[in-house]
Amino acid sequence: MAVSLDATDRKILRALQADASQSLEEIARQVGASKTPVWNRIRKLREAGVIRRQTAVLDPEALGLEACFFVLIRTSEHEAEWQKAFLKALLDRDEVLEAHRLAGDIDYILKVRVENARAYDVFYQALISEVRIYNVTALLSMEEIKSTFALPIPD
Amino acid sequence: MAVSLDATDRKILRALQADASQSLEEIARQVGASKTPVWNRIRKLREAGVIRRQTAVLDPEALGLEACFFVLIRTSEHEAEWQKAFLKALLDRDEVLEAHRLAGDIDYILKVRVENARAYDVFYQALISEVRIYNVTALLSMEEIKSTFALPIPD
DNA sequence: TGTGAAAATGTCAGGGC
DNA sequence: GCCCTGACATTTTCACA
Repeated sequence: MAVSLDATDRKILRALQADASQSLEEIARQVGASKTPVWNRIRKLREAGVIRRQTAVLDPEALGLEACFFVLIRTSEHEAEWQKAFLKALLDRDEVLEAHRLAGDIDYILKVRVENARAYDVFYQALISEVRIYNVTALLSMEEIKSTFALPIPD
Repeated sequence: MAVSLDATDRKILRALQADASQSLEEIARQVGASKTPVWNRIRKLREAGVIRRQTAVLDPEALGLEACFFVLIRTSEHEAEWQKAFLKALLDRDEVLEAHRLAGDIDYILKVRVENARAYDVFYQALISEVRIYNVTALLSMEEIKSTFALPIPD
């Protein structure tokens, strides 16, 4: 996992994060090299798993997904069996965009995208009927100030 | 914003979300059409803003960004002036991957990716010195169970 | 919508720093 | 070792039926 990246690699990654549809030639120009080395580096970065995949970023509103919730979950269960079921429930549901296991008071946080509040309730009811959960707090997003996958790449 | 999408559009969007590096030909095969109509639809979806951009998804760990925090923020300030400064502070910082204004008790939630706990503290100190904040709770992610930008596209 | 042809781009071999 | 030049294969792009 500890991949060593030089300045050129980082420039390439930055360019790809900003716009992955750019041609190899444009990227090469930006990083100040020619196509071949850039191409070889990209291939290596992909193989090393630094570049996971390439995706189109869609507008949620245009798809009718108007509601975004952050869900804070507390549970009393900490057995392997329960965890496995909970994990599966999360991975199976496409409306769960993010799920993290946390340190401290709150055990899990989810980010859920759905059509509206009703759709969230359907999701919520389905989830708590599938796995036992002690306490749930849903935070409703009123405004998406910022939303990016572009990671900060140090120099 | 209310774009009407037919079944073919949705298939195209699903394919692009899954892997945007696919050739037009492959996508056409998947949706059961030939290249030209698929190409025209993609262009329209881009123009309509349904497809926002295309990006490479990187592995945060490979970049040395090992710590992920969710930050819950309460503030006593609700004036336009304060909000503007706060917004700017968030947009300016690359380590803030997500920021939402919330309904209810907690005013804002952030998702922050940094190298380690020390780097988070640097970020935190800088933020609270820049804008007045009433109360902050940081939730540390121990495990990223799921993390995707792929939106659920209904049939 | 589909065919097909021109332009652009991705891919890779060979040689040089 | 890594890089560049250049030639070939593939793909994108678009006019036209």
